[in-house]
This record gives sequence, structure tokens and C-alpha cells, in this order.
Amino acid sequence: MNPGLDLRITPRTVQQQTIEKLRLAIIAGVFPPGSRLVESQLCAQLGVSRPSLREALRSLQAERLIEIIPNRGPFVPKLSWEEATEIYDVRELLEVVAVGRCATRITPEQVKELERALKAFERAQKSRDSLELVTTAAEFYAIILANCGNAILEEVHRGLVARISFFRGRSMSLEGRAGDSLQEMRDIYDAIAAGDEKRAREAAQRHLDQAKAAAKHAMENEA
Amino acid sequence: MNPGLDLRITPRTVQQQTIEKLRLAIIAGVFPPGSRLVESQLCAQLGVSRPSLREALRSLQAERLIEIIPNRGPFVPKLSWEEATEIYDVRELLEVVAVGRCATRITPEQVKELERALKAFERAQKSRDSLELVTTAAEFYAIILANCGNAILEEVHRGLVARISFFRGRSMSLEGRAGDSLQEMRDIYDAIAAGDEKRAREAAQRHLDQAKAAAKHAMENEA
DNA sequence: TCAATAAGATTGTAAGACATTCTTGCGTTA
DNA sequence: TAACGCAAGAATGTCTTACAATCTTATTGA
Repeated sequence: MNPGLDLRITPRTVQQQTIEKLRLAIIAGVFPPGSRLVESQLCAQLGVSRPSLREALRSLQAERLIEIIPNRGPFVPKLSWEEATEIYDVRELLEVVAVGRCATRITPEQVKELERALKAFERAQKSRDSLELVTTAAEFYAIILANCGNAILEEVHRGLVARISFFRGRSMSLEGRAGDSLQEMRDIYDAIAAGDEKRAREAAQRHLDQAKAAAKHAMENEA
Repeated sequence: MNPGLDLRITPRTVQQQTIEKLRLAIIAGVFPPGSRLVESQLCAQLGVSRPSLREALRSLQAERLIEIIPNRGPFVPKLSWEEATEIYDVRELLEVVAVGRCATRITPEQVKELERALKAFERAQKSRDSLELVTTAAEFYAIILANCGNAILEEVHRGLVARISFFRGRSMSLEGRAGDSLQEMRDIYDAIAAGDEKRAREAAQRHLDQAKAAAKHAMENEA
């Protein structure tokens, strides 16, 4: 037996499903930043009891996806540009390393996967579907992070990206941004496929700097 | 009025206190890795109701300080050396940057604070108090992270360090390790006080490599 | 118009209940 | 004897109910 393989199947409990549904809703922007989450309403919408919902809310609070002010309840935080910048900076730190490591250790099968994800993004870009753009871009990065050889890095990165999902959605819709993104992601893909760590890191750095600038632009245009 | 200043006082709810007490207990090693946390026992020990306790446990689960297997309940995870290595690697990534940034922006008052923390560590090292060693070392790093200019980086770093606290406690007790640590921390302090970013980063890197090696050594000697 | 108050809504916390699932010890059987 | 299976007990997952504390809002009065 391989002791490193965990075969345990974990039943999906009510709370887990509650957490996942709420998390997706928040990331997708169903509850825009600043909106309050009223327990009784969520219970009714999700069909769960208040204790179960509250436990789910505590998890999301620990993930920093929501904030809970005592006696006032949970709400989706509004990110200031300063906070968003800090998140982008840490993300950049992690992501550049992840892309570089990925380039040195990814398997040919996973390169195929990455190529598929890139093409999906390309299709989304042509169809100008804003949601699809974000989804496919996330998938592209998910593959990279899953192949960087460090699960903790992947986990932390995912948490950070979730917190700026609202920005990403906005900046992706910016005129022309998706096209630039595609080219930058192609560069990353090419470098990874070639196993060129240095070039991969540089491409990732470029991509993130551009994304950061686009996010800033998107934010200033609506604030 | 300064809109950036948040004067809101948050009442300390039962759950917050529960979370903090449990977190400290876990970090301090009261519940060693592998031990199960039985709800009814914790309720009695902490004097809180089951719903409150369960919400607190969900928070700790999201922080990855405990794991909860459905229908079996929460327990303190045993870190494999592979996982610990991954955490150390990400921590290193963040910490080196944080120390470097700290060197360029710390205020003279905070340098004083850092000096005090360093001296406290020195005293702990002389008295060979294992708990004090960990506490004072944590304080030293807390000051650095608080002055790196990025609250997100600080937050992520704190989360990672909490997860390897058990290792830290063990490796600190290693013969001679504390003395080496002190010298390495002095180097970090000197570089920060001198505002020398490059040297600070190098010192941080050295310190972490040593800490990692010590942790590995400590782990292999008991597994 | 503004301040104070009161009513309503919402959250924090507890207690109880019950079905489901896990653990464990015992007895049965090959 | 050993392995299997079953049954009792313990623990968790979930829901309901309840109530005090707090916040929000609307009304009233100056």
C-alpha cells in the first residue's frame, strides 16, 4: 500500500456545500462588495438552518472573504486600492515563483492541459464573454499552481486571488485588456512548455504588472 | 475626520475568545499533533455552548490549524516533513521580502522595539527557557512583519508560522540552536538598523535556511 | 430641523433533541 | 485461535426553539 495516498472519501456535509455555494456566489459577485449578508435571508435561500449557516460564515470569515462585525453581522468587504495593491504584491511574489517552478517540473500531459486552458481563454476572448474570461483565466492559473510542486503556495495563492476576484472581473472587461492578457498568457505558456524557468518568471512578472495596472485603472474609473 | 482610521471598537464575543484560547493552546502545543478535540470536553473546559464552540472550530479549520473529518470530528493535524518543507519554503519567500522591505522603511522607534525584542530573546537564551525562546523570537519577527509595509504579507506569514509552531518549539530546544539563532537574528537586526536591504535579505535567508535544517533535524530525531 | 425615544429587526448565545456515523467490545463461527 | 460480524455506546451533523443584547429605523416631541 502507498501510505502517502489518502483514499478516505469525505461525505459532503451540509455546511461544506453551504460554504462552497456562498464562496462561489461571493467570488462571482452575486453579493457585491459592501452588501450585507442577513442570516435569515441566507438560511431561506440556501435551505439550511441558522447554526449550519453560521458555521459556514465563520469559515468564510477566516478566509477573509467576508467580515463579521459583532452585533451587526457579516458583509462582503470593500477593498480599498491600498489593500488590493498589497494583495496583488503578495500574489505577484508567489505567482512568479510558482510559474518558474512549474516550468521546471511540469509533465507533458499537464502541458497539454495548459494548452487546452489557453485555447479556452482564447475562445472566451473572441466571444467577449466576461464571465468566461475570468473562469478560463482562473483555470489556466490553477493548472500552473497545481504543478508548481508546492501545495501550500497553491493554497495561499488561491486564497489571495479569491479576495480580488471582484477586481479581476472588472478589469477583464476593460477594452482591449483581454487581448493583451492573451498574448501575455501565451508567453507564459511558451516559456513553460519550453521548460525555460527564467523566461517563464519574466513573462509572469510582465503579465501581473499589466493586470495590476488594469485593475487600478478599472478601480479609478468607477470610484 | 480621518476616514482611514477605524475607531470602531469591536466587543469581544464569546466565540472570539474561544478562537483565541484554542489557537493559543494549539500553537503552544497543549494539544499535540494527532490529538482529537472532542466537542463535549472542550465545551466543558471552555465553558461555552456547543454552537459557539463549533463556530470557533470552523474558524480554526479555515486557518488550517485543525482538521475536521466529517462524522469523526476535529483534530490537530500531524505535519509530514514534506508539508512542513512546503510551509517553510513559502514562509522563506515571504519573510525574506518582508525583512528587506522592513529595512528600508522602519522608523527609529520601531528599531528600538526591535532591539528590545532581540534583547529579550538573548535573555531567554541565557535562561534556557524553551517557551520564552519561542515567544521572544516570535515577537522579534512580529515587529519586522508589522513594519514591512504590507498587512497582507504579515497576515499570510502569521498563518504559516502558526502551522509550524510545533516544529519551532522542538527545534529551538536543540542543543546549540538558540545560540546560532541569536547570532543570525543579530545580523538581521544590524542590517535593518543600518537600513541595508540587501544585507537584511541575505541575513534573513541564512537564518531561515538554518532554522529549516534545525527543524528537519529535530523531526528526524523523533519520528 | 434636530434630538430623544420606542418599536422592530438582527445577531449572539444557549439548550435540547434526534438521526447518522464512528468506535469498540463481545460473541459467534470457521 | 483468529477473523468476522453484530450490537451497544459515544460523538458528530443538523435542526428547532428560545431569549437577551444590540443595532436600525421610524416616530414623536421640542
